[in-house]
Amino acid sequence: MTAVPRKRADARRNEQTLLDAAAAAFVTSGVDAPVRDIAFRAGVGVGTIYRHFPTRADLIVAVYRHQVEACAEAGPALLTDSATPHEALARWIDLFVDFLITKHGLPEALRSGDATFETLHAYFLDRLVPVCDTLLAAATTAGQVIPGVGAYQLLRAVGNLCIGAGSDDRYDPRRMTALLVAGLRAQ
Amino acid sequence: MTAVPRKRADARRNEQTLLDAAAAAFVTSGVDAPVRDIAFRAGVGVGTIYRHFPTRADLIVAVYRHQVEACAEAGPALLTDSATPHEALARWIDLFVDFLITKHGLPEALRSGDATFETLHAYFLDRLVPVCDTLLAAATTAGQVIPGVGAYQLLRAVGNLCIGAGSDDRYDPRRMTALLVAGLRAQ
DNA sequence: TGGTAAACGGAACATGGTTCCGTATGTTGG
DNA sequence: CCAACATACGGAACCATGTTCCGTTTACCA
Repeated sequence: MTAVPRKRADARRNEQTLLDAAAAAFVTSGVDAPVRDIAFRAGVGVGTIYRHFPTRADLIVAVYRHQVEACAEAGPALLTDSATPHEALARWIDLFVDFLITKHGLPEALRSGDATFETLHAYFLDRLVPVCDTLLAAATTAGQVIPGVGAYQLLRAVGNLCIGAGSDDRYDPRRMTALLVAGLRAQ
Repeated sequence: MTAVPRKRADARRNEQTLLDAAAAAFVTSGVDAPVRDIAFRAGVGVGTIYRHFPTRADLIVAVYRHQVEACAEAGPALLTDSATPHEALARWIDLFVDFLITKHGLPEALRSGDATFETLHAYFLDRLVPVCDTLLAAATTAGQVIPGVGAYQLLRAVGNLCIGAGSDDRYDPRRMTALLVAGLRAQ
């Protein structure tokens, strides 16, 4: 038995305060919000942030974990609820897009080669690639989607298409991802 | 007649040296290469860079101007050389993608909301949107492409799909843009 | 209640963009 | 050829941000 020493009360309190502060900062300044801003909002020193969340990726993952889980869990449900596997795929991707475009700077962070965001990248992949793969495989088996496009590549393309969403009303990421999914269709 | 005072010889020389140094730095470190690196390569002080190219965008535009012009001029030629307008569009977009994926960080810069890159963004749009629009219009008129997708939006989507190219061999921007263009096709 | 380890705060450091001004140099009229 | 002037140069200094480190504070437990 490894005795699990419970964290101190102030530490637990600060962790929650930081999550709230970060979530608020992310909304107004995007996921690149300056560390000092987040610390100030939470009323703590910057050292406290780094103690709880060693990298920015850890903080981002913690803030959005619930929403990513929800998106992942929606996959199988859509597969049974939709008329066709291709429709299920399209609807699931819409869900993913809706999540991404409301998080300023998140798609950029997911794509940046920056080692800081490695954890973030890995978490999204671990959680979403298998789901996407299931949907994609179902659609391919049903002969509705051309073979040879992996779940990873598709997700990455969708993520890319969501970059800069909201900063320009002439660009509609939903429309463009829909076009991409249409291109997947076996004619 | 506004007398045009010719620039000093050293200034002209430095401008060319800087262009060469920047081009080299962009190849190895991407278009975000530190200003000090570029200055060092060129053997000048950082002040000299800012005097010749007030923003990074000016430098990037100057370095890639020829290639962008070439891409723009290829549009009309492709339209007459190709079997169908849709094929011309597809080939032109391939050309654009080939240009982008060899310029590390350029697609990212084009999309960043950063005001520093405003000039860059504007230059690409000025030069390429009209060309793309011509191709798109021809394909639409021929009934080969669904209406309602503007040249700006298409170019932006293609640019986005090229972000991070080369950093990950599981992701193929050419393939993804081809899928997007396939999705444009009127069935 | 006192001792200890956990946690905290924020100063200090590293990096990279940007500005500014004293100095050096090309250019031109005499 | 020279002097005087405007142009251009160099790089120190400044600012913004991420990151580290350590002296101080505080929660917990005996």
